[in-house]
Amino acid sequence: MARLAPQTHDEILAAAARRFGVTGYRGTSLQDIASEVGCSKAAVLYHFANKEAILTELMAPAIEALRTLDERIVAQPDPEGAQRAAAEGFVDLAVRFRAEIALLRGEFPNLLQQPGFTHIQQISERLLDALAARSERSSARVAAFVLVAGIAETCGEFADVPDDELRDALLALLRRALEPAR
Amino acid sequence: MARLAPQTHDEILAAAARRFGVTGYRGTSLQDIASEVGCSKAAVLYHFANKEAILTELMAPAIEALRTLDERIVAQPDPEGAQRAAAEGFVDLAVRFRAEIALLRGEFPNLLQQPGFTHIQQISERLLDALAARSERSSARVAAFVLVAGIAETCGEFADVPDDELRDALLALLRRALEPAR
DNA sequence: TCAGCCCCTGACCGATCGGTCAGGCATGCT
DNA sequence: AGCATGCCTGACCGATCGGTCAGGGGCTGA
Repeated sequence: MARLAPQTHDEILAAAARRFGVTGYRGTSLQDIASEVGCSKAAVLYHFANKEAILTELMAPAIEALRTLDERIVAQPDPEGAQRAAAEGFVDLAVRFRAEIALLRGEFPNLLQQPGFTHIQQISERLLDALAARSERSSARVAAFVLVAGIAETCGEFADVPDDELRDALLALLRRALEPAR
Repeated sequence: MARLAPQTHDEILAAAARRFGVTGYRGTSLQDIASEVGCSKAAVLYHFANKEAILTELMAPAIEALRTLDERIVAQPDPEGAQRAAAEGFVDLAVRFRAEIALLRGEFPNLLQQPGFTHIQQISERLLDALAARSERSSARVAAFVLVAGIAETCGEFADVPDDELRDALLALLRRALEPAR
């Protein structure tokens, strides 16, 4: 079953995204992906160094966007500006990349601890700090965490809701839920 | 290394809870649990029919509490009452059983789809419906989902925050974030 | 025509998984 | 003394995992 074109690389990516979205990263085997593509498991590993390389290539655009958001937040001098930038930026990012987020399927905590994702964890901490308006109060920190974790978990779920409707709903929620800085 | 007492059953439960909390259910092997207890893997399977039986026994009290909460919510005639009962009941439940919730470590979606947990999914849907004040508007449904998923993910994280402080923070957040029924 | 490269295959590897099984060693009842 | 029962062990099972490897077909440029 020889494949004609070098587009196999992209087909593997698409197949992996589909499978990860259903059974999660850990719950998807290289054989699953190969079967979905219609090639051998060895072919998958010809195009990608290993299983993790598929995931990192799949998540690369989202991670890059997260990094630029981080820079924008850090550049904000006052807590109010940082909170607003974090809220709007994070919602925009969550909606734009909800397909990518969805395919992690609640494996965030486990994946974040893996080597190569540690800097993501630092970015998330700064994001939480900004959403809490740089407050130390536990109520602000708890609220920020609930909202970030909840939004991340939510975006993949409401696939039937159009982008702008989802974005409006999330922004309105954040406006209501976030405590003002003080 | 013969073990003297039948307390091994409870030691296995405690060890499993510890390991599940760190590496998750799927990420913890029966051998891991056995090593933590200091017995053989076969001993673990002498006390429990299989791996899932350990998890279900660990989660039994939390599931029972969730079921009674569901009954209380369903009994509420009007949306406002259902929303209030759901909010207060869910926060209380999340804080009381945060240790149990923590050891699922974001494996909620995967575990809920497993047979034997399907009725939990129905309960969660009713909980979401109540929190959205039985509204069909996507903004209300999205907000309810964010809050439920976020709170579930949060509770295990803030182990250093005392129970009542966490409960107050979550209740205040829900009061701000939930749209009134209409 | 032929060498060389790209793309891919099937066979195979060691490791680990959840789970089974026969047997052994205490303890306690008859 | 003899026997049953409860608790536990090491050895083993088939399945599956991520990953490796030698080789083979087809295309291309010399």
